[in-house]
Amino acid sequence: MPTQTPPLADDESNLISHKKNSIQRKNHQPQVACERCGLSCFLELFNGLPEELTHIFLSRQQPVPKGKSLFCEGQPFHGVYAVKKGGIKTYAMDSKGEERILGFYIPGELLGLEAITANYYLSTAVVLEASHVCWLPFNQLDLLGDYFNVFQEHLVQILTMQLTQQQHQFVLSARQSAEERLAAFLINLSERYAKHGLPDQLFWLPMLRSDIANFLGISMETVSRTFNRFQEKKLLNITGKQVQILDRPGLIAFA
Amino acid sequence: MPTQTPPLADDESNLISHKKNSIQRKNHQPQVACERCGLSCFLELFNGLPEELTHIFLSRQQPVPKGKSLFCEGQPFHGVYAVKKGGIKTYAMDSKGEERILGFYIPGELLGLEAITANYYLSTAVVLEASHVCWLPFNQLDLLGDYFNVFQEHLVQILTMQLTQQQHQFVLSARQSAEERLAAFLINLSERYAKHGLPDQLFWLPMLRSDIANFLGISMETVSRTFNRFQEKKLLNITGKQVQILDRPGLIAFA
DNA sequence: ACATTATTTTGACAAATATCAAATTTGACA
DNA sequence: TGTCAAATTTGATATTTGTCAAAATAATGT
Repeated sequence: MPTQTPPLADDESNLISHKKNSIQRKNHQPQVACERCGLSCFLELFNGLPEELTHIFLSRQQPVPKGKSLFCEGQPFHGVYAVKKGGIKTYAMDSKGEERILGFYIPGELLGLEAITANYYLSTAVVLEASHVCWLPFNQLDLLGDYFNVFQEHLVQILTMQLTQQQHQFVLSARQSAEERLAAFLINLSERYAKHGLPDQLFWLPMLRSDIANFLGISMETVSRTFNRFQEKKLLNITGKQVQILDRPGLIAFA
Repeated sequence: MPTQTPPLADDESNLISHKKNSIQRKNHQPQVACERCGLSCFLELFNGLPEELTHIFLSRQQPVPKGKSLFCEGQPFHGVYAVKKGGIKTYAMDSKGEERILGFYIPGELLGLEAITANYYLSTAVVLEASHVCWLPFNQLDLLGDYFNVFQEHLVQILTMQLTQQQHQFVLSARQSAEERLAAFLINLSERYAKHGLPDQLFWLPMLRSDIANFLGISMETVSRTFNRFQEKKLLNITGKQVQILDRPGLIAFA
């Protein structure tokens, strides 16, 4: 039976620090964890599968402190994660040994799927702020039995959707000007919040300015200045990590 | 039984111009089309499947003239393509109605996979120079019968690999300087040629300078100037679309 | 082979952005 | 709460890159 607590890779060393499997709670709440928190996440993967199977795989959400890594580049694949609360970034090392941010994951999103075939992780996932995640062990999928094929079909769906989203993402960030990139970045984030039923006009940036800069390929200072310019133009309000979009169409026009 | 000739979407209108199914050749050559041309392409998808099934799906490669589109954004999904010879670009329209290049496909590569779930194409695929392609009809996959699951498993593999490659791509092209982007672009192309057993030190750029510029988010003039600078530094030779990499480590150091 | 067109290169200049340094704000922790 | 470190903003300047225009080259069709 799969562990109910997600394994975490320490950001310091490369050790896998399995938390001890605390309590085997037999008294499940009537809802699966995913319904409980109101975010779909893994639900699409288990759609149409009997509930007892779902229960085996869906771990209750686990708190993860800021700075922890869920997995590290090169580490053997141990499963896929869903973000319930907070934010995660993934990065890989470039040829110069510099951290290169690949993506940000907000509540409702899945990460680690690329590792399914390679069987090891191709990026490192770091928790940006105190977060909650769910973990789906992929080494026990044989427990699904005849339902494996249904599961696989869902998997294909999710993978193609991610492919599409990444392409979209790519269009957004290979643009010329810093203004365009940042506007596109914010609109993209906002739409992703909306997708999971979270507020999309007033939301939170879980990452640092330098993370945004790294991700978009511009300097941190330009991020700061451009945010300011957007504020002066009454397109949005930014106080720290809190973003409020005031003129969505105006912002989209920039992107 | 699936058509053996790939459908082409005209770049002018949005009509699907099905070429008439020429001759039903019963006398198959002993090899499947894919083995014949020496490029894996679809083979991985049909690995482990009985050969007669493979034959139903694998069309002989078809010549496609420059400028033709294989599919258009929004058009219903009719299958996946493999490039045998030449080059393809895919693009989508951005919010300003401008063409935004999403990717280039060289011999041995598959395109159109993102459309599987959406059931319509999310980009337009245009042939950059006289090319040969194979077409895999996806609407007849029920002919696979019990083998469908094996097929699906391969599909998951290919999708995760593409996800990974795209992420990699992303790291390469969201970089700051034009030099870095172009060096990374060339190294990436070179590696992809190598992957399919094609020469990787002396290769061909099937796309225009303006396509490269669009893709990388820099200006055409900068592409030209940067290529020149690379030549002056003896990193490579470029004459027209012919690229010869002279100092691979040096180029990688830039990327 | 020629004329015509499309593509690429080159040059000059303006605009955008990176870089460096310092000041300010925010966040974390005792 | 106060203190320290981290993160962000701001300013000044140098560099890079985009833009426009023109020249050179390559490609295309007759």
